Amino acid sequence: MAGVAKPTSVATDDFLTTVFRFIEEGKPVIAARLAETLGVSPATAFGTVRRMARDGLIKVSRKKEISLTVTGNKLAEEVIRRHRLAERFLTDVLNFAWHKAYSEAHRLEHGISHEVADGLAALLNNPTTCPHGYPIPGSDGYTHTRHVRSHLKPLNEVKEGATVTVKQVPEEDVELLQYLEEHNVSPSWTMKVLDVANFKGTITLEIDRHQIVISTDTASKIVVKPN
Amino acid sequence: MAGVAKPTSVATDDFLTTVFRFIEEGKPVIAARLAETLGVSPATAFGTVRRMARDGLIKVSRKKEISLTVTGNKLAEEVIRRHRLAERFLTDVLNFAWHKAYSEAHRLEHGISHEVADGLAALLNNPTTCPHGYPIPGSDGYTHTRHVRSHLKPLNEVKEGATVTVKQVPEEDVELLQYLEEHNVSPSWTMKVLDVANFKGTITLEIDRHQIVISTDTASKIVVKPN
DNA sequence: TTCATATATTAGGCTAGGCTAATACACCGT
DNA sequence: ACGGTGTATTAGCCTAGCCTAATATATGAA
Repeated sequence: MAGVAKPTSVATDDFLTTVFRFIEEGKPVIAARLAETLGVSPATAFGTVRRMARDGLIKVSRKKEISLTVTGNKLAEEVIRRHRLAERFLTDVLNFAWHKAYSEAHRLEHGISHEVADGLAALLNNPTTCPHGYPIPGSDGYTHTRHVRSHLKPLNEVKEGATVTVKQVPEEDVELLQYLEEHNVSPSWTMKVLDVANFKGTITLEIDRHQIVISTDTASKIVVKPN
Repeated sequence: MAGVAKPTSVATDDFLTTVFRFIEEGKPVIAARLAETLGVSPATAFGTVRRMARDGLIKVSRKKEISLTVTGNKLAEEVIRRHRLAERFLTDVLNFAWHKAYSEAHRLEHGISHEVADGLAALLNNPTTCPHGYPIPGSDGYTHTRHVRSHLKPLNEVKEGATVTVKQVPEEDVELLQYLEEHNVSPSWTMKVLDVANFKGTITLEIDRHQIVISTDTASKIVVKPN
């Protein structure tokens, strides 16, 4: 009935995962944003979006907002799953640093079959999140609907003096990732918000007996759970 | 001087490795053969060969014989190395059967960076051959020149009654691979040539206390070392 | 309302890789 | 010398992706 799914190209995979991550973060999805994120021209993004809509992977509303179809969502979850398992493998087994794991996993994700992904998951003891704290589709407790951030909030919304546990750190920005990793701002670590200086846009944290200062903007991309 | 190497495409990688393997097996390399092996039309193979020659990866002699340039050979070895390390990983770590490992490794090989390959090699304890016995470029003892088959010979050239050790089995043919694996005809196993019936083109072997019969044609693709 | 800015869309171009169908060769054996 | 058979090569066509440069279209702010 549905016919055999045409294998997705690298470009399509990239668009699918980008849309998926935007949704995951609650960001509006429009073609211009995808173009920026993926580093292609608006015209290219437009063309790819049109093709993907034609192939039933995404839908574009009259307001030009892009969403995944059921098929597209399934495919996106597959690719994200492969990516996050690859990241875990790279960090946990091959001892890669975070910032390298991200880009290497990006290259790897297109060549990992469902079977290999299952093999990796078993090898890694069925992890439920990637090294940065994002949930792995298909793993235990993963739900089709967006991950529920109950009890979770961005670090910039935490009150001074609070102690929180890091849950998710932003991926993609290599330098930031390197910085966060070096200072142990990683999932499951606990830190205390020492000072919130909104007037100058900084937040001071204590983690692992050290103090670090980050911008509130950066803080907004770090998800934590108040203790 | 040389400029930055343009990253190779999947199609180019496939042509490079196919040429490499043909040379490895001493087979003449012409475009028609590549087209067959890669499952593309002669016209497509011609076009790709022309492009690769233009880009300095291969050379085509007046007699239309294709060879790798130094650059092409280096790239081919890189891809083959990634493929064979991936195969080892799949069989040794994820417990994949041979025949699956080959095709999965083929998908994986394009997304593995030099760094990840090094990581895999370390994880696997620097293996020198893939599961089918072929040498891994860049591993210990690997030489740029084709592997020396001193003492090695195809199974069909072995005399009746001889005892030999399996060194290499053919890749690519899924069914054959599955058969060989099931019967332990794999590198480092020892077997005895019980009967050579050239008139009907079969060879009878004893391995692991069992007898199996294969054609001399198949035997010609199995490399062994007389004990 | 009207301008400015953001987005979308069109037009026109290019390369890699695929395909089919028609030729053009070349070499082999009779 | 002649005809095959296998190869190479050309011509012509197609899609995915990518780009730049116009050109719409909104949409919010003044």
